[in-house]
Amino acid sequence: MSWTDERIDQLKAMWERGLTASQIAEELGGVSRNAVIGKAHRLGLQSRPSPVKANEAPKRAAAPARKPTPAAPEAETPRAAAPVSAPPPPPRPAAAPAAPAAPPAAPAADAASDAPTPAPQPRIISVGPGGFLRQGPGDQQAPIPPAPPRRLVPAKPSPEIADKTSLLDLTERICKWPMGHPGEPDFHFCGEAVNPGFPYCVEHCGRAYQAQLPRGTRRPPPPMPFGGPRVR
DNA sequence: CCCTGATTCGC
DNA sequence: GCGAATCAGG
Repeated sequence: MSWTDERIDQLKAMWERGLTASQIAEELGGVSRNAVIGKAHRLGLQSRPSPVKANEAPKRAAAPARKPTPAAPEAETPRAAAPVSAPPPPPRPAAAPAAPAAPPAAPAADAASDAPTPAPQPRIISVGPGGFLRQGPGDQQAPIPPAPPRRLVPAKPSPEIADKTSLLDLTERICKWPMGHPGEPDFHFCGEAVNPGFPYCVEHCGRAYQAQLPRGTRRPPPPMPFGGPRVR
């Protein structure tokens, strides 16, 4: 597979959406996780919190990766020997700007009665003639919430049956033994960890792979996948 | 073990 | 430019 404009666009979109390199690679198909990361960097899509990037002092100290250059390891570049003043971490706005406004929680006027925390009372706001939210004079709420410029992308996490392993969940090491009948609402896959080297878990490998029996030996056929032929 | 992204470097 | 191999942190 090559990096066509279209695939690059998809990569960019997913990368910016926060999908992991693995997910993106799986989505695009034909490329590895490394390919995705490599491409992303070449595109200048860097950043994104790396699990291994928390600290950033050592500069050049460790990580000669491959090719230790056995000849002259003394070619160091002692520059930037600054006493390490951890530079401000890259801004990480995280996600979900949900639940921003802290209820003003009327303080003073309380008194007397109990129920000191009527907090979970939703603010009453009116809707103006254009659909905008009208605010009271005292409201300091920003009229324009984060308004995510997010580009709309087809939702991948499809509304699947709870806890069931769907087709989209299958990976190299998840048992692909079908449970139920394809097309039915509760059709899913086993989902157990596979027996290494096989597409099924140990239990289902036992079903999928039968020892060759001596001729003449007949035994009741094991139940087929999908629970056997449909009975209608 | 699994995962993650970063980096290097032969091709 | 590409991506496998490797590193390194969670």
